[in-house]
Amino acid sequence: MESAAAVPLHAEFQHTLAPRPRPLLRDVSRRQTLCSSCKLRGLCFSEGLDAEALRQIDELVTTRTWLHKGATLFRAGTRFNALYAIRSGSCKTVVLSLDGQGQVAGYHMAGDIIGSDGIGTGVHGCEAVMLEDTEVCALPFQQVEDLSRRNSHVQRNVHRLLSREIARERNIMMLLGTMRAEQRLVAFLLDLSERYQERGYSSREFVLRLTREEIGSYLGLKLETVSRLFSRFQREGLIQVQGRVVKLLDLPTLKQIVSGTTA
Amino acid sequence: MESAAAVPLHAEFQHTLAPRPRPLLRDVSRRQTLCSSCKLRGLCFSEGLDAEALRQIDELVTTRTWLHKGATLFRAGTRFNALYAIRSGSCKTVVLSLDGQGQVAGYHMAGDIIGSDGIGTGVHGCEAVMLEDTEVCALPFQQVEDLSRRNSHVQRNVHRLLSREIARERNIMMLLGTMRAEQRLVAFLLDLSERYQERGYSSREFVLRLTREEIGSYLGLKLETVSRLFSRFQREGLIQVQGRVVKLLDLPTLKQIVSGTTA
DNA sequence: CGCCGTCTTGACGAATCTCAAATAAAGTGG
DNA sequence: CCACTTTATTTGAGATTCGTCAAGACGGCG
Repeated sequence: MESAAAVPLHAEFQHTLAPRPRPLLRDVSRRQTLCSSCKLRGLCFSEGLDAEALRQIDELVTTRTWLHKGATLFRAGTRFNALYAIRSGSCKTVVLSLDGQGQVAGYHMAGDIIGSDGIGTGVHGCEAVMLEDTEVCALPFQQVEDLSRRNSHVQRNVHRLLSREIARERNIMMLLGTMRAEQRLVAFLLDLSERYQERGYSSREFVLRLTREEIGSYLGLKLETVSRLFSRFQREGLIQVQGRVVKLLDLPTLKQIVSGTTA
Repeated sequence: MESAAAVPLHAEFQHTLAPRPRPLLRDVSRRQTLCSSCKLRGLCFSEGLDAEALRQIDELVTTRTWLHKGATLFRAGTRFNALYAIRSGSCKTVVLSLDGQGQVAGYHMAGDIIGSDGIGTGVHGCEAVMLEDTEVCALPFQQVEDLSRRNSHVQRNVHRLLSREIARERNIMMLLGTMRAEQRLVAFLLDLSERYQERGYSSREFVLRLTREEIGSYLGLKLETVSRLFSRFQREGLIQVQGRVVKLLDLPTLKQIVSGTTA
């Protein structure tokens, strides 16, 4: 249902990303988009790097692109060339199961780096679909590897990046393996809350960029179950939902629900 | 229930691993246990390395230890110092949820490398418990990082290692998020089958090292469900189970079940 | 304004969990 | 090696959660 719209946009992106000189655009646009001056520095790849390393990263990130809502940044099965840092906007990653079904494997927002699952095999294991108009920075992985051999701080960051992804997925495993629907949805909301807070947004009120179906897919639930839970939480005064706008009203109780203390 | 027995054994291991000179033991024991001559080379960390890199890896792996069944190699929350390669035997990794419950996060056998989830934070995110008497090689991570800066093949292997872990967990996410009990258990059996085959063992018949409860925990099911499914598969002639000895009788049908083709 | 994708809600059914009891297997101490 | 204890496994019956099917409401967009 969504891939139909995604195809032309993907083609458009291929064009934008094509390795051509980009004679003028580059220097003009870069002044304000250097990693070293990026507001997301603390979250993103350049976390904790010294000035020299930052300069080298600036050097490395030569491709930045806007993608429209619904566009596909990379597809499962295509060659892995680069990691991508989300500069603004958000996307989902989707893994395709054997029978063609897709499961939402991740929700990513500004400051996140995606594509790391392709490193091992050289082939992307999932596809990344934009949930709104989104700006991404490409980090050509060959160059990341080179730089990381020369600079141990960069190396450390590469390792952190990968390890963090392992930890993230492990948390989802826990969620899917041990929690009930109720707990899963609350855990999801609290995760979002925390991540918005890290980025300087409200941790109490935010807009869901995923449909009920996508949230369900991510949490291993059906969309009806997600919808029912939202309604119930609202009835119980724990949250307030208006379409995709969510307001967390009773954080203590929500946290109790996740921890399973609420019999 | 299992941690009670594990404590003393863990203490024993701490002792064995303690950074002391090991005056005699070392050279005597190493001749036959060099990575460069290890039969697991193709699977383990030294996969695809040239002679020089292999020598350097040999240099790096100075600690090998036997752990008894039930012993804990590392605990969640303790400092991360090294990756561990399983030389023989097997273990499970267990993540502890907020409410103290543990979920089995992985089953690891000879040739696997565990502990990579500690890299990012410097702290182990799970605990590793031996399922039988097991020999492990310690790869001090600081040295792995140093070596990987000097040798791009080693670097590539570190990345592969981490990325493979991401892919592994992603598969489990898919399993937990989209499959029914029946499919999960078959997927688990086929995964084991494949891995035993890679290691030169029978892919048709093997011994489960996990209890029904542990299998259930790993698959997000209750032990009764696992047991019932085993019984049912046996009735249907798909497998033969005798306690922990499993024989796969009808691979084609089993594969169909996982792929969901079996309505 | 009307279409279409999204969301909500209800009724029902199936998959899985819970509780319980019996059996089998593994470990322990003599 | 046996008797005994503990732990693991099987199996049943009933409860619960969540999924399925279906209908209608809402909301954005051409």
